[in-house]
Amino acid sequence: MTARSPAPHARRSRARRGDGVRLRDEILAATAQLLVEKGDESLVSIRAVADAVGVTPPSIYLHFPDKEALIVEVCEQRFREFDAAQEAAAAQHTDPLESLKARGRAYVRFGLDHPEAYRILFMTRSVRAIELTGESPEASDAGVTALMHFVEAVRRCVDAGAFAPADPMLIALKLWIAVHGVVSLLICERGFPWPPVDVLVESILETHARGLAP
Amino acid sequence: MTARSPAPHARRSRARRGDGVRLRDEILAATAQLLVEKGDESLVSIRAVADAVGVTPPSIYLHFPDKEALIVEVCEQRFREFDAAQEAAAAQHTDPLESLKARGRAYVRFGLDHPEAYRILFMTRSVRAIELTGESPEASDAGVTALMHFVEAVRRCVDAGAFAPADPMLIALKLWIAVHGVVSLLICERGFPWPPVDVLVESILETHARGLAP
DNA sequence: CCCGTTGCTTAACACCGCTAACTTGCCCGC
DNA sequence: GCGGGCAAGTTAGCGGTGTTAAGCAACGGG
Repeated sequence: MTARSPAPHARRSRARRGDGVRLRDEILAATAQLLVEKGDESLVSIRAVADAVGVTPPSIYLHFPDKEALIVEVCEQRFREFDAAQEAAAAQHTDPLESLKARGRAYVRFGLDHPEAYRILFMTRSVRAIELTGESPEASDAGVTALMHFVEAVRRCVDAGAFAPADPMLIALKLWIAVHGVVSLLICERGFPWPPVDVLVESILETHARGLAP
Repeated sequence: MTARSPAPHARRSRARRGDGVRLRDEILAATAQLLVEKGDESLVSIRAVADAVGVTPPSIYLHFPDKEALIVEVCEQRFREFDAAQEAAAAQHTDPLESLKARGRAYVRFGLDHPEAYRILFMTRSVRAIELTGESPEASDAGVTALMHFVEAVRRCVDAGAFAPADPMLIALKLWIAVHGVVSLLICERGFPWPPVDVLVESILETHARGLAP
């Protein structure tokens, strides 16, 4: 059971005149699936994606400039869901502090549910970003949006008196760092004897709530 | 101008009978240098290391089972310095809380000074560790030692009354998560308009000190 | 002086991302 | 109905990677 193309996966029929774009979506879908199967970007090869779609490797490059662009686009899809999940969780509470906590819980839950996407977006300095030294095209739109939502949620806590007066951005960054720390470490140090995630997260949220209170 | 071995870097003279191990050290040194030069594990190839040492690629495998083992060993060297740096910083204060804060500052400083090593040890789920599913040979000795020192430092704070009574391990994990969050995000999101590191770190330490106080 | 062990090298495999150049088959205009 | 243009792929291949099998050469004890 090699899973490596004894049968090249039923070669796909050629697209109609208009919709060469159809292949693009199929590539994205196949990549997304392979990514969660293999669990790591480096284990998902262009050749494997092409084979899964039923097409030859160079066809990928008709729709994506390189491998990284393909991977990033897959992850950014999940990423829009990321912001949406946080917004939904936050909307279930009227109290600003409870709403913010819910947002934090949603962040951690989503990160742990989509570790590959999370790692690629938040735990790798993309090679492309390195080469474009100086300016930073990173900070995906969805990511910036999510952060801004976070900052606004913090501002509401400050305004409501749940937090001592301070720069909402700085507070938001501290909270971001906290939830990212949880996700990041739990993803990487899987062998470590962590306490239950809920216990850890609630404890962290509590400490921050106390530390930031007036 | 390929920069690729116009002169193969002066072929190394063969080692005497006893010290084939000499090559091993030279490999480690060359790898360490290449790692900080290139800034990423994936940009350091076995061939490049071999060339830098003045030897052919297969010679590497006489001393290391595979590339990952080589990289990890390099990083674990830095890692022992990591614990040492924290211990040294902590020893400069008698007050338990100040000592713990110094430890946290040292953690962040070291991580930002050695981002390649930090990323490999704390921000990648090693492929090897994935394959050995279940048990976890990860958690390098130096890492465990450093964490234990951290826990003890926390316990001293609890005993001294600087922190409310609670499980020192849980508190230590929260602090670890916080400092790791800083290092991890700063390394990866280099393009983000972060506030000065000192400001960020001091703010985080202050929030935790308040949040954990009795 | 010889010969086994040590310390490497040469050659090659299988895979990777990616590109240039070619072919195939749909669809529009006549 | 039927050319021809062009979209939508393909075949072939380059230079790179980690890794392995097999061979060779020098050192040092007998």
